[in-house]
Formats: sequence, C-alpha cells, structure tokens
Amino acid sequence: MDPGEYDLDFFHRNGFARRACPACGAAFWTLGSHTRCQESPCSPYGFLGRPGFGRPHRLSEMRERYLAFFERHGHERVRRYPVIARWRADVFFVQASIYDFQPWVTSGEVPPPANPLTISQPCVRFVDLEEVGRSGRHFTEFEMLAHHAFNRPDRPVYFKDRTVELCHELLTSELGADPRAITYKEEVWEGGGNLGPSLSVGLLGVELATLVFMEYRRDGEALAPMPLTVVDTGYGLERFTWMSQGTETAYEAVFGPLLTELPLGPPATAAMLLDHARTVNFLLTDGIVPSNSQEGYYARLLLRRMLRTLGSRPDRPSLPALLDRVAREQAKDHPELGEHRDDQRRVVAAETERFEEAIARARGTIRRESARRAAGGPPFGPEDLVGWYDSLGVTPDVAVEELGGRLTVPEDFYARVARRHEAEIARATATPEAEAARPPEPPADLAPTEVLYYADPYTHAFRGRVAFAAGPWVVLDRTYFYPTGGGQITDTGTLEGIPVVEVSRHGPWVFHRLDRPAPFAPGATVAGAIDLPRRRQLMQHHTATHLLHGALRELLGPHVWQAGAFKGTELARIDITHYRALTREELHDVDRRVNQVVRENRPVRSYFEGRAEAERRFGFTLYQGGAVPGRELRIVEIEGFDVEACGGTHCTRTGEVGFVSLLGTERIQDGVVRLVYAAGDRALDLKELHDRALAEAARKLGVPPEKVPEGVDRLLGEVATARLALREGRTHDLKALAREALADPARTATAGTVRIVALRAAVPADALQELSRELTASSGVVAVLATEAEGRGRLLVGSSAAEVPAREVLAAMLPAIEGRGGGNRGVATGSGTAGAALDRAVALGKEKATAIAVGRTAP
RNA sequence: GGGCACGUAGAUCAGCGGAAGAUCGCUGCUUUCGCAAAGCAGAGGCCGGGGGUUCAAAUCCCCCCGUGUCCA
Repeated sequence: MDPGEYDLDFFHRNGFARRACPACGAAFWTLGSHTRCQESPCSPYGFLGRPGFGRPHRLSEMRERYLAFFERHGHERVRRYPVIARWRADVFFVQASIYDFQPWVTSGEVPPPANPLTISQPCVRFVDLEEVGRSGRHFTEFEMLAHHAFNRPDRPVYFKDRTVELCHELLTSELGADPRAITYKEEVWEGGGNLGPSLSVGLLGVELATLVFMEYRRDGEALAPMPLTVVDTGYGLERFTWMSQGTETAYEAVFGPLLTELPLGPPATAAMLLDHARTVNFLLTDGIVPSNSQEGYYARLLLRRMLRTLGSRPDRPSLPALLDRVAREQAKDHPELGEHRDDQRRVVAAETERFEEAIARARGTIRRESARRAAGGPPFGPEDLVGWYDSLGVTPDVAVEELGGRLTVPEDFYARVARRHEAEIARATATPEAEAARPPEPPADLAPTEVLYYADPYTHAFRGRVAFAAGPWVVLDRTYFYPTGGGQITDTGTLEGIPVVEVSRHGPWVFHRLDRPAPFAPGATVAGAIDLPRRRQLMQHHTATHLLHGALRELLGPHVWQAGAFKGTELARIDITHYRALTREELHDVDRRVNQVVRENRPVRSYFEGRAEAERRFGFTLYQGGAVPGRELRIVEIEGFDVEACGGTHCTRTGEVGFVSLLGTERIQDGVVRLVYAAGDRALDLKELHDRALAEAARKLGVPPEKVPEGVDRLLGEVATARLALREGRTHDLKALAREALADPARTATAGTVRIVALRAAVPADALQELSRELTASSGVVAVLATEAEGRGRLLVGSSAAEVPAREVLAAMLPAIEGRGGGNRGVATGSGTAGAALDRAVALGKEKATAIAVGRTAP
C-alpha cells in the first residue's frame, strides 16, 4: 500500500511523528516518544493496575458513553443486528459490525439504515474457543462498537481524516487517555475482493480499535477504486471497559461481581462458563436451535462444554440456573435476552437430555468393546480415543474413566482430531455452485425498475415501456411481474402475447425472460399480462406460509424460526428450527389453528415502514427470511397473529387463502423440521383427490371411509396369518417329504453307521435348506438334494455325520452339472445346468457319500 | 455443507461370507394362600429399503432412507 494513503492532514496538523516499530516492522504515527507501536506483543500491557482512561467504566456505561459520543458528533444510533447472519450464505455468524451491511449496503445496492451511523454489535467468534477463560482476554461473544460512513461519489460523508480525528477525540478528551500514549499503526485490510488501508489503534500494549478504509477493488494485479468507499471501524467494548478498570484480567472488568457470585469453580473456569452462557443466550434469543450441523452445532458445542464442566456437582449451579442468571444480567442492556426464558429452558433441557443419552450410549459401547478386547485383541491406543470422540461424541477423559484409567489421553488429542478432518475441508471448499443463467449487463445509468406488484397484487394487465432488451431479456420501466425471490417462484404471463417464462431481479432491475428473442426496441410500449390463476395460487401459498409460521411459533414456542421456505404452484413448504420431530398431535393442532385463522378472515396488511420503528414495534422476529438492511422494510402483518419483513405478494385477508392442507412433515436435519402443505384451489384439488382415493379404498375394503384404518388392520392381520399358514404348510410338506424319503429304500443307503438320503425334489431353491435340516435332524445322516429353479440346477448337501464332510460330497457332484459351489463340513451348496444332469449328480453324490462313509468307518 | 459410526426379537446388543443368537421383557407351566423370586417350556425376526458380487450375503460393494457424532 502506498505510504501516501496514511499521510493524513490530521497527523501533520497535530504534530504526529511517523516511526517504524523495530519489533514488528510496521510504520506508526504518534505524539509520544515511543520507539515501538503500542500493541501486544511489541509492547507489554502497561495498564494493569494503572487504567489508561480517566475513570473506571462498567460495560454498559462504556457502551453508552461511546454511542452517545458519536451521536453528539452527527451519527445516528442503530440497533444491533442478530448475531446469526441469516442474510449471508458465506458465514454463519456476525463477526464484525460491518457484516450487518454486507453485501448489499457496501456494494451500494441498498441504502444504509443511517449515514453516518454508530452501533454496538454483538459478535461471536469461535476461533479462540480454547483460550476463553485461560488467556484472561478471549471471549466467544463480544460487542464491537463502531462508527460507519458510506461515501457515494455524489454524497460523501467523511473519510480518513475525520475518522481518525473522531477516534482520537473519543480516546483523549472523552475518555481521558494520554494523547502521547496512543499509536496509529499502518496496516492493510483485505476481504471479499476489496481492500484498503487501515490504522490499528494501540494504547498501553492493547489494540483498542481498527479503522478500516474500504477503498479499492482487486482487479487482477491492479487496484480499481470502488464507487462506494466505506469507513469500517471496530472498537472492542470489552477492551475499552478493561482499559478503564485496569484489572488483572478482562473477565473481572466485563463480568464484575458475577464472576464470584455463583460457585463456578476456579476463576478461569468461572470466566469460561460465564462467557459461554452469554454467547448461548444470544444464540438462542436470535433463533438457533442446538444441532449437529451448520450454525446449530456451535450452540451444541458450547452447551456440551458447559455441561461437562458443571458436571453433576451439587455444589455448582445447574445449567439452566446459570443461563438464567446471566440472561438477567444481559437483559439490562439487551431486553430481548430476558424474554422467552421458558421456551429457551425447554430447548436447553432437550439438549441436556440428548447429551446425557449420547454419553450413556457411548459408555455402553466402550464397556462392551473393552470386554471384547480383554478376551483377546490389541490393547487400546490413542486412535481409539479419537475415534470414539469423532463418532460417539465421548470426550477422552470420560473414555479413559470408563476403561478404568488403563490409558492416558495423548497431549495432541485435539490435533489428532483435526488431522482426521483436514482432507475433507479441502474437498468441501472445492465444490463449485451451479450458476443460474445471468442476463446481460444493462447500461449503468439505466433507471431502476419501478415495481408495481406491491401497490396492487391483483392487477394482471398493464402497459410498460421497454427500457432495455437483449436476446430474450427485457427490462421495462415498470412492471407488475413478480420476480423469483423470498422462496416465491416467478410469475409467468406474456408481453405483447409472447410468453414470459421467467422473471428475475438483478440489482435494481427486473428482467423478463421471453421464450424467444425479444422483438422490442427500447422506447416501445408493450402490453403485459400476468397468469393470474398462477399468481393467485402463489399468493395463497405465501400467505399460508406466514400463517403456518405464526401457528408454529404459537404452539411450539418462539425458538421456532423459519430456516427456509418454498412457495410453488403445486405445493409449498416451510423449514423451521425445532429440537425434535413433530408428533401427529402437534401437526393436527397446527392444522386446526391455521384453518381457524383462515376462517376468521383477518386482514393481512402489507406496507413499508422505517426500519427502526418496525424493529421497535415487532423486534427481530421480523427477520424470518433473513435480516434486510436499508431504511425501509416491507412488513407483512396478519392482524394479531404474525408479522414478518417480507418481499412477497400476499392476499389481503386470510379468508382468501381458502383452506390449508398439511400434507406431511419431515425432519430434514437435526434441529430443522419441514412441513409440506397446499393452500387455496390446490388444497381443494388435493383434498378431492384424497377423498376419492379414500372412497375407493373404502369400497375395496367393503367398509365406510372412516373405518378404513380398521379395515386395513384386519387385512394386514389376515395377510400375516396367511403367511404363517403358508410357511407352516410348507414345513409340514417338507417334513412329510423327509419322512417319505427316509422310508424309501430307493432313495436311501446305509454305510456303516451313516444313513444317506439322496433325492431330487420339486421345491424352491431355498426350501432345500429346510428339507436338509429335517433330514439331518438326527446325527449320522447325509442329505444329498437337488432341485431346479429359474432354469438352473441347484444342489445342497447337508451332513450330520462327522465323518462325511458335505463339501467333499458336493465336489464329486459338480462336474455332472458343470457347476460351481462350495461349503463346509455341515452344509454345501452349488448350482449348474438343470435337466437330466441333476439326476446324475444326485447319483454321484450318493455314491461319494457312501464311499467316504465306508472308507472312514470300515476298520 | 462435509467426514465418521450405527440401523439384527418389544428393549439393549452379539454375530461381520457357509443351516439367525444372548440378556432383559412377554406368554404358559411348576412352586406359593397371594406376590416377589426361582426352575422349565414357548411365542416373538422382509438382519432399515433397493440394486450388485458369489455356488452361498445379516455379513462384501454401490445407491437410498433413518439415527448418532465430529468438523467448518
């Protein structure tokens, strides 16, 4: 990065000097006499016992102090975003305040909620999980204080100079830091294809903040300026609080009296538990259900760490008690964390139960495996411990305990686990995603499409002017066509009679794709017609989805969040977070409730509202489909029942949905349940179909429709009885056949103490085995059997005579049928050609068995 | 999203190429005034589903479904 990027007027005006840190090599700016940058590890902590700020602040005081400062300096305060980044596909969690505005605000596609703005954004990071509690300064959840400015070429707000000036004033005149103790170290920030210079703010050995100036887009080797430059700052609330108190560890400053209030064990353990509790409370509040995949796993990871640490010791608080206590503390700053505690306790209880089951199951497996190895086999090694952890979830200490301490946990245990997963990560990241067909890029100055379907979702015929056309793609100045989005599939219809097969949104424009190249010139006026029955069906499905969502949250609890949804013409589905599969009763209750609200014919209001106002009224549960940035949100409100931020087209009263038919439920992954349903005409169609099928089934069973289940039960009972009778019949027949054969001199022979029975039977191939069993029920019998099945000759030799191995007898028979086969002393099977050869084979077998018996038994 | 492990009697599991098992539970009988317990006898299995390999598959291979677990 060009040094000129950091050469700010602010530094010169105020007499800063630029030096190079001999420890890390980076250049930094300072008013003091430092030779090194004031960050760890180049400089040691200089604030322990001697706070770097004017007076000690508690966490909430520090947050308020910061936000109020930036409000006084022209920033608008923005509420926190959820810690779960549902609006992004590339990450699970918000790990920095700028995540709230990526990618749409930073790309310029959507205006920021305020500009400039200030925020305190809770963030979660799990990279230093192992350090939490031990290091004295790591957390899995922290708040990033920030001020952001988004500069458009035509509307600049502020950039580097003002940013550093504000930061410096905050630290010095506001918080009382010694101006000479601060260093601004030059760094380069890069991420997501963008990059820019950044300044790292150090004070008394601590990196307090980072000031990033997103300025360039990487374009191969070269750097291209971004149309929108962004001030991305990040100040650590916890570090600021710590700096102001100068306590031994950050935990004392952040957790305060809580650290010793509860009996949580040694300080490091207590800090870890409190940290995890804070994070879990945020995760649960913002809609995570613990599970074995995706973001849910982190909630599970934390909860299980806590469960293991707390153990079942009566001298320590229970997990729910700990979470409740910490939530009460958090609710002082974030009231939403104090809500729905009952529901969260149920989620935690379900997870606790699963954990205990997993451990019990694992202990059993290890105990059995141990008993088996004791009877002979290699001793257990470290890889066994790793394997058990990987597949059973049992930690090595528990496994060792179960083995009675006959093994020690290797030092590199978790490294071994990591090694097991190394290869698969490379594979996972290499999977490319299928790209949808993208339309050509229109001129950048093309006016955004005016979308009309919100104002009136029932208009299906309109006129628009062609703004852009290329191949089959057409952009109009205005349109009533709804583009695929929010799980609702595209409208179809016609433009000037030409079928529109797909409508999609790209940037500010709505593209209509025709089934042929567009014969329109820009400027032409065209008539658009939307397939109204299709649209109505999609609207019914979309409103039904909101009804389902409302009913599910009402009946299952507010931990239910939408994890995905699809609204097609044939059916619709909603995926929700829930900790177990739905029971039939729950499904039934949901069905009843939804259709009740349909019959109540409640108003469904769709309108735009300021983001702050909407959040104040409805909270974060608005963001079921993912948080939407921007000043305005489109709210879809089913009166007194469900409110969501949603861009879809909806009915205006619940009665228009007609009727919702739940078709099924499925647990699509741990922690996520899918419901499939149909609404409106489609539901009626399906109902008719089902009615007819039921009537048909009833007719065939000869019972009234409501007795079909009993009828089927009766039928199944009959089938079972018949099958049993058939089997018994066959056994009976085979027994008779066996008796008959044993009494038939033509088919038997005696050689010493051995009785030989040889016959060709007309029975299925698998009956030979049963027949052989009958014949060889007493010892000293050799059965030589043959049958024909599926055009092939089948042989089976059974022997209860120790001196006549079945395999040898079979071997003598195989050449006759050009067959193959094998077996052991007791039984041998083979197959080959059918027909007369089989009789020869049987004769050979009888001969061979006799020969062996005579040879072996004769003196 | 990916890896690994596991699906066998009502339950918990063994068997891991050659003729489906153990323990508990269940039913009946013996013993008892009755219960518990013990003894004896018995019922109960598409060995998750589908394809393949093989003379032969619960067992080996592939696909699917279900469950658990670890890792991002």
